Amino acid sequence: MSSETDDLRGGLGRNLTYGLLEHLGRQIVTGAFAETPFPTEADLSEEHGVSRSVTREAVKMLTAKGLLTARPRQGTSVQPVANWNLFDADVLRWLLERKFSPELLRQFNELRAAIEPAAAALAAQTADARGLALIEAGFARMVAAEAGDDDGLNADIAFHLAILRASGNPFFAQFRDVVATALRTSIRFTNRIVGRTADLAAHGAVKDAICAGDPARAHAAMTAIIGDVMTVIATEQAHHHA
Amino acid sequence: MSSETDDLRGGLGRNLTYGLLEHLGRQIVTGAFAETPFPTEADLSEEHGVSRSVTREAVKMLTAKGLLTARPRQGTSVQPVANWNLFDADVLRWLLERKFSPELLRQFNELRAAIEPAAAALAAQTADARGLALIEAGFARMVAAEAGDDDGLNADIAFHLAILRASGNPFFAQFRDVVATALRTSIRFTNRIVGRTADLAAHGAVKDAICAGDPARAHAAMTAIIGDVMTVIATEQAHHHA
DNA sequence: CATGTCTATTTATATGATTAAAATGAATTG
DNA sequence: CAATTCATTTTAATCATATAAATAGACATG
Repeated sequence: MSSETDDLRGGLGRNLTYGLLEHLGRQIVTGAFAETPFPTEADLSEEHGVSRSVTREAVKMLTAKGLLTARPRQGTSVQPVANWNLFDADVLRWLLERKFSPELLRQFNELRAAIEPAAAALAAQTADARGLALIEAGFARMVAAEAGDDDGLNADIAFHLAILRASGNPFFAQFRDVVATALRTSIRFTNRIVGRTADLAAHGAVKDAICAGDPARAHAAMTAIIGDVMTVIATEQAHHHA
Repeated sequence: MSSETDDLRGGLGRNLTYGLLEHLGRQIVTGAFAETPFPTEADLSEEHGVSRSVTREAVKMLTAKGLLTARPRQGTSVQPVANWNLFDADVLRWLLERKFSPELLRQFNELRAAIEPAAAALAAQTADARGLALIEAGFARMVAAEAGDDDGLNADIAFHLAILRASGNPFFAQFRDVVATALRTSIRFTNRIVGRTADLAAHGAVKDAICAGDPARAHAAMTAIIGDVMTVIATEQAHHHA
């Protein structure tokens, strides 16, 4: 086993294929092949010290995620960014790890501003007992976190994901990765949990509106939360520029 | 070349791997493996008359799309629906081809109701000359379609996609597949272009608001369009039940 | 000038062998 | 009896090599 393959095993991948997937995925989103053409599968295999099977299977996965395309004789090449599946958890993670970007964080939250209030309104209309229970459990964790008995970030994430799920719409539920990522990144950027006690009250308002079956109030309350986040991001970004 | 492989070539796939991808993708979303376990790669290869390479690469692509997971000794198995990447164009298409579902159409449009007004508002704030030109071109096509000089469905799709792109947010732009699919499906369901002349006026209102740089009006106008679609779907669905 | 043919390159496919991971259940041990 | 260890066995993971298919580009041909 060569040292190159050890690198691949060391990555997030449980095995060589997933290791190579991670490595290539990161390289692609960092623009490593913007100028130079993407290597042939023979070159890739040799460079990373793995068999052609491993290379081909990693390339196929990247193709499935929209990052690559392969044709005989023409070779393999990177697809335009518009074709990348940004809602794929791996792609999202690679984009984020590549470099920290306030721009990307803003775009995340523009999406949240569109999705989460709508999800909250739907939840208020249609959530079942189990859905409501999860929302309340998430909020309870946030209260506990305030007292230092739980991790604030993960409590916050659990709360928002519970609402997405309670919307009863699988398309909304898909945004869990984006939302979780956005929240984690917000923390890294602002280096603190946005808002704190004011934030806790705002979350409580969302919870109450959903439990009361009031879609309009749930929508408004969630809009307020994300509006606060946007404000913090904007001011923080201004500080950076100053 | 056996007859099984001919089937795979005949599908949407340009080659055996993509043919098998299509075949398995459709089988999975139709619940063909809900009771019976997913076959081992040896069985799959034999059953479809292809080599293990082809099988493994197709399985890897399905894994990348969230439909499958594979582990030694345990075998390959179908993932819970919550893990499927619904925003993948292939997965979306398979879900739709499986059987027509008014329920899915409604969920599509709930998502549209959250996304598109927000995208229109962003476009009104930030669209550049090229973005505006594409929106106007899309609207011009709809006008031409009214006179019978263009295809109404594709003109409608072009208009909505232009707005998503003009939002300047790559996450919003990702929804082109969902929106295009929702529009195509709406047509198939209602068997006509929703609204016609009234619809054309509504689209014109969105275009004007964006060109005027008025986010609130753009948001409201787009909300109205999708509200109309939802109404048509609901009444049509009621007819079916009657 | 257009059109067909040949050639080289690259992915696509096939096959067989070996290795590694993980669950099962038997054997062992306290 | 309960827990733990360990060999067995099943399956995917990996490697290596050979052949097929596709196509861009050069070249020839009418």
